[in-house]
Amino acid sequence: MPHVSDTSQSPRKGAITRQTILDAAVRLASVEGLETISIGRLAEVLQMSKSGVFAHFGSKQDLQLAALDAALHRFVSEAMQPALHQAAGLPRLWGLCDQYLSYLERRVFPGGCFLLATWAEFDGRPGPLRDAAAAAMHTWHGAIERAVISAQAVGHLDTTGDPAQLAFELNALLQAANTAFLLSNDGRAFDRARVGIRDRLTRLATAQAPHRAAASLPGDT
Amino acid sequence: MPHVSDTSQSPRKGAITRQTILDAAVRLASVEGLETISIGRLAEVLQMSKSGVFAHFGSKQDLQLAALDAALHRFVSEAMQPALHQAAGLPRLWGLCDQYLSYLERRVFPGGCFLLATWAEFDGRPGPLRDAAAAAMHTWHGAIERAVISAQAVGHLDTTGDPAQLAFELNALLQAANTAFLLSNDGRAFDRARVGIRDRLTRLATAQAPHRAAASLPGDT
DNA sequence: TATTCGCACGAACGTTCGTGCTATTATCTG
DNA sequence: CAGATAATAGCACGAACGTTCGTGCGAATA
Repeated sequence: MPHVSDTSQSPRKGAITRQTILDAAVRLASVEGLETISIGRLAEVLQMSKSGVFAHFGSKQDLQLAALDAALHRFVSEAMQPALHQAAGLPRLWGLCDQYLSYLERRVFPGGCFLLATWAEFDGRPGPLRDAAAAAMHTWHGAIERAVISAQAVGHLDTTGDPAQLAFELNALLQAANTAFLLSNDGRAFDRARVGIRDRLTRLATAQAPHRAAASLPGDT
Repeated sequence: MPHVSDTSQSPRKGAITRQTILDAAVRLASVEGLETISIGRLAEVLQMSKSGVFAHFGSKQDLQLAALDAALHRFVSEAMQPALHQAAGLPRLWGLCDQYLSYLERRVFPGGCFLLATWAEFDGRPGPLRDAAAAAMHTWHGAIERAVISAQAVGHLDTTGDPAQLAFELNALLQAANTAFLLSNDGRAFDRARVGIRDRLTRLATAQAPHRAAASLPGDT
């Protein structure tokens, strides 16, 4: 056995294969759903044997959980992380929304937002997958709400409004963009979401808020 | 064969059983999804034989389509029909939104909005089911947008706004109420949706619009 | 060089799936 | 009440499912 404590060493071949499997699983699940993917078809796509795929996970559920976790990491880095580095207040809040819409536009997952799809799939079936999907949703909702509260704290947003209400409405527009785009394949859904979000934010913006012509909020067109 | 043209005669027993099967299928599918339900488990629930259930439909897909159709009818009568009988303009538009939220609150389907769930399930899989789900979604979106346009036509709403934009935002709030309620089992999601909708409508309401204290729009609390 | 380990394979398990057939009931009609 | 027809049950099938097992092979270790 090699040294037990080499956590950051060059990964052994098995770890690479495992990641390859998870990538394919995420791609498949994004379109067909996390439950619909079967180990057999996964093996077919990967040109591997069923048992070869299976051996990397103790069960199908473990594979599903690992795939969801991989998708969540991708979601965080593609739809959240860049925005969280922005300055607290309106820039960060708008950044979060815009980054999410960009994540949809870039088709990071071919089947739309992975989190929304997975939640819709498992919301009615108690179990570890439902719990993981719910936790992921709460992570996202929490990020938006924290950004709203933070924007109030730095004086960019009127503090009389309920943060949860604004967060709810912003998230509603983002979620609707996902659905509408998948439904009609029409990019105007993103425009409508941005119009709605900008309207909500400018209406609650204070005098201390960065001017809308600045980079924090998009211009008019 | 009985008279070919007795559409409203007392239905033969088969038709009743068929409806019973569809009811159970809709109930199951609402929670677990339209694809996940199997004829075997359906037969188990109904205390029938697999073939007895199967015989009423030419294939599983036909059963799924029939179940979706049955659910759509229920959706129309529970979430649309009452509101469509209201006076054109703001009453009908608000009625549509409120009726939809009530349909969620009453848990007409135990798994939330059947249309949203089915669309999320099949949006990535081309076929008759995807088409039927998309058509149902368009029916609903069309109803909202027509109500908006009609409210503009009768002078209740400002005509400078884009009807599609308002319809998008209203639908976004409704859809978010469904997701948020399923996610946290918290009835405040409905309040937030109503607050957001009322805000949107009152902001665009003209002087000719019925007074907000009237029954057309809810009061303040 | 000998031995152990990591990794993937192929075969087979039992179960469930959807879907045909053929009987056997149940229901309606004349 | 009898005969016809509709409705359900029984049974079997091929395929796919998740899972287990024994095995081979290349690389790392001793």
